[in-house]
Amino acid sequence: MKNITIYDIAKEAGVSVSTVSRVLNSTAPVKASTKETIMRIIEKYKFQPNALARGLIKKESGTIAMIVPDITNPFFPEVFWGSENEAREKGYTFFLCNTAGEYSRETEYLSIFREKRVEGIIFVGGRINLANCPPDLVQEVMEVAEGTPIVLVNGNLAKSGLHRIYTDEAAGTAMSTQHLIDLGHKDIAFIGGLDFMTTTNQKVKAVKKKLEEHQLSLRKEWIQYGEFSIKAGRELMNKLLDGEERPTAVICVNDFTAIGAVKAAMERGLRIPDDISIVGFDDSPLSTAVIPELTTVTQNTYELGRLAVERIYQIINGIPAKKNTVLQPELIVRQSTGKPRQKNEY
Amino acid sequence: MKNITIYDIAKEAGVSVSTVSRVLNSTAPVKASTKETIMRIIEKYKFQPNALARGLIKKESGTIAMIVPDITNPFFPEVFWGSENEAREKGYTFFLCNTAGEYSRETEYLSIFREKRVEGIIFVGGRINLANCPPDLVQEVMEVAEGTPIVLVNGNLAKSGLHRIYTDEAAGTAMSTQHLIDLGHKDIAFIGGLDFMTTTNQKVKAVKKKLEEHQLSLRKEWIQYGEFSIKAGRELMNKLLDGEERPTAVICVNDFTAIGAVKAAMERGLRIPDDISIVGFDDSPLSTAVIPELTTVTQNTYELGRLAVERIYQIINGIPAKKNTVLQPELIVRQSTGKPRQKNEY
DNA sequence: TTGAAAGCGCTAACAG
DNA sequence: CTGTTAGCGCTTTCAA
Repeated sequence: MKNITIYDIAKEAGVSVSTVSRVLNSTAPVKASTKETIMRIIEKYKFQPNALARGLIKKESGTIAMIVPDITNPFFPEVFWGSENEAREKGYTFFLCNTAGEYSRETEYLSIFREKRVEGIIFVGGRINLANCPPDLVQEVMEVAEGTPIVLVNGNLAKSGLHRIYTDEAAGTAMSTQHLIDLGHKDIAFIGGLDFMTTTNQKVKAVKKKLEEHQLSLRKEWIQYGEFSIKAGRELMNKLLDGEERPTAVICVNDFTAIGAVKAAMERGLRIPDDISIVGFDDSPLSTAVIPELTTVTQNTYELGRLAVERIYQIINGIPAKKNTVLQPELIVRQSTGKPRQKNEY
Repeated sequence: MKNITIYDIAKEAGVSVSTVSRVLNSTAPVKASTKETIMRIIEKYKFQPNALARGLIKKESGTIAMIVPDITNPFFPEVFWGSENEAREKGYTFFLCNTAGEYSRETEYLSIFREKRVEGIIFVGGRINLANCPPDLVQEVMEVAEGTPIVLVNGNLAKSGLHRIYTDEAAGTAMSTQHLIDLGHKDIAFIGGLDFMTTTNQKVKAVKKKLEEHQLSLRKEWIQYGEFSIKAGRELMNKLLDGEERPTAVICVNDFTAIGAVKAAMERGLRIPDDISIVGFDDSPLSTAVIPELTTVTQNTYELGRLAVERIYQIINGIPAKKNTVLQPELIVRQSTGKPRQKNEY
């Protein structure tokens, strides 16, 4: 049973293929009665025009692709959801590719996307978070960008001039730092995140800056770099707590590490926030799942994804768009932060 | 700057397009020297053959699609990851579609998939979890299945005869029930999940059965149906705790509701597991994020996704495959379950 | 080993 | 309003 084509429909309706095409795309007026017969036949065979053929001639694939480093990290599904929902409305279908943090897979996918003629690529995480991305990895992306709109979400590639949608992570971290200072904390630490990633860098820098504004400083031994996982958060927190002097508050690179930190603290019998305050970043579902609920910084994740598709749409359709869109995060104060213990107060 | 085609390559190499096609696909021997010139030119222009054109003639799109109801629920990204990773190895790219629980979107996507000539569809959640799926919704899927391999993950459509990969959820629930009984619990409740979904049904039935095996029963007022969210878990648990008599253990439809239950219990000053035991289902990352860590049932989620793609691959390539694959879950005992208080013991 | 030529299924002038 | 006719960019006989 061969696939039914526009030709079969045309023959059975006693018209030419172009007429069928016209009713399919309502690209030109067709006599009502003719239209109806055609529609009926289409219905009858449940005919679906071949998108490959259409794409070939129209030079459109109707697809957008997203590259994420780790779909099991709740931040990424949320971005995807924002993107996919927006794309669906605009008639696009979404390729999702998980690179598991391997840059070679990003390269591989970039190539596949060109073959498949995707109409836009949304890059979230991966090489675009590297403080020093190797030039050839940058080059590669820029070359693809010549033929396909690319939007970077929460990342950047030096001198690439690519479109970006991102959260002002420094501002977010400054807020949480300020919050701790307002509570009376002076001994503040930072944990989590790899030091060669901008996400980490920006946050550490923001903490330092804010502390300095208040004549405080971030001690070297109170910066602990590592992964972004719960496990890492726990380990790093343990290191911190094993130190000679303990901070009264800890800012974590994300909610995962914050939760790890909470666990480490509680395992030692510390109470949160009475003995130590902990703040996360991302406002992932996890942050309200734990007890105590996490004080954290929310970035409008869904919107990040939605805007990325909107931007791609603008580029495709030649609608003028600014290159950079920055979203302001917000501090969400919950239960994991409080005043430091007396001994630490003035 | 028009897109470069196989013709351009052929012309510059002074050969015919068929020769270029041959080196592209190594579909027939080509003189080494010719091959090399062609390769060089391909490199030079970074030529990528148009997958749309190729797909059109070969009747292959190189894509597989997945439909999920809620990508922000960590269960689904995990399944996706298993599928995508396997698909990548086999040369497929993945469409991911989130339906937000709307069956109309499933319909819409099914149609798009046919247009785009996807080579396989993995259906996870949605209508396939309905205890009584409306016949037209079933019909629709079966029609698509005539032309495209479809695999249902953790769900079913009555009399559809479609391929399925699923976890034995009843067995998993039986395990957690047994675990509680072994600990000495006799007053066991079940919360969460919509009563018209098989996921919920199967679990409730399994609890009942297991209890009856031990001359115990599941009281009607100790079954609380609702959503699958943390919020729902909390509300349902509150209802339970407001009742005249309280159970000593609660089995939850998934980890989300279990976490909600934990929170509700703790808010009332109950200690877990001393005052009440709680068990989840899924072994999502959440289950180790909370304190106390959740006793739960792990379903090999990644494998579920991986097998689905493997199955599709078998169908596409005419490799004989059995229709149903059932994965056995495992009980993971952690900190949220323990012996009931004295007064409840013999 | 290679080339010529016929499509894959559809759209889009162009001409009625 | 409708039909004819080129292709879109590639693969694949069939001959050479």
